[in-house]
Amino acid sequence: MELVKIYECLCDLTRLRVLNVLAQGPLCVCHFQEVLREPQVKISKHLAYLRTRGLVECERQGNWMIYELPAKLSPELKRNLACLQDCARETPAFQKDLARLRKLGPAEAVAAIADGRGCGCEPPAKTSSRSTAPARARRS
Amino acid sequence: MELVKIYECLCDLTRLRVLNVLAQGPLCVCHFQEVLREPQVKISKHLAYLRTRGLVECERQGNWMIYELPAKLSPELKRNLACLQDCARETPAFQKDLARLRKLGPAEAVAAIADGRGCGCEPPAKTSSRSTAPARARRS
DNA sequence: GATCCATATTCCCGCGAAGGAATACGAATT
DNA sequence: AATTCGTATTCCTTCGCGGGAATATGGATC
Repeated sequence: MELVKIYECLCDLTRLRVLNVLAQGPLCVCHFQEVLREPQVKISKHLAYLRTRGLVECERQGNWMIYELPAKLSPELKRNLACLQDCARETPAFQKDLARLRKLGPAEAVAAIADGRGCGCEPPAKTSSRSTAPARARRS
Repeated sequence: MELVKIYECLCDLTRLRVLNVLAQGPLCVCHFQEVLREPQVKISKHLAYLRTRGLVECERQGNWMIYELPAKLSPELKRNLACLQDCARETPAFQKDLARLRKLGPAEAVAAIADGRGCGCEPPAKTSSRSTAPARARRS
């Protein structure tokens, strides 16, 4: 039963937060860590959970893994994700995540994924000399 | 987190079917058994699960327990139940339940809960001499 | 008060999921 | 080749859930 699988994916807070954030556009794991303020293992495992069930897709970008919602969603899934966002709009916790997401960089600086630009992933003070990096993406 | 609790309630097929059926109106356990074709323990336990989480309410009616959706639903819950029904409308399994529900008695014969009338709960051939009985109710 | 019925609860089992620590992996840099 | 960095996976433990069998409960009937 397709529907139950969807709800199984939705019945964990971390995954709800992940999906809520992802609805704004693709994101890499390190950004998830910053936005959700959760340890890497946790994020990574929940993303894997969602991936194996087809709720998210990912693409490698050098060292970074960029996660995003699938381009094509089943009607049920689309409906439920919309419903989730409706609810999240009125829930402070989810809004805080979105606020932190926005702080990662102004919407304009939100670079494309395909072409690597500044990421902001690296810890506070550290002159990173690396060239390629992931980024937040434009709204889907 | 309110939302997660809701999804936890929705991530089991039996409970989804229960809620889908309940959206049509109050129902007693024995009718659930007929409609869902599931054993009594299963039905009863899932109803208890939903009850402790506030997704359903129940009221005793002689020997029968009448379950129904709460009159007042939180916005999140209302939205999600609506979403569930949208999805269920396109899912054969759920429609079959509704078909069996309708077969329990024509919509007109669907008696009020408060005043006991014919139930149809009792097994095939058995002249029940009991007077009070539960019934399906009008749409909420 | 004994019995019958509809329903609830208890006891059992097996399973899968969540979380964390440690470790593995793959790409890029040096 | 070795290191670094971002991320994934493994191993472990704990916990709650789903299912079924058996039993309990509570109201109604006799």
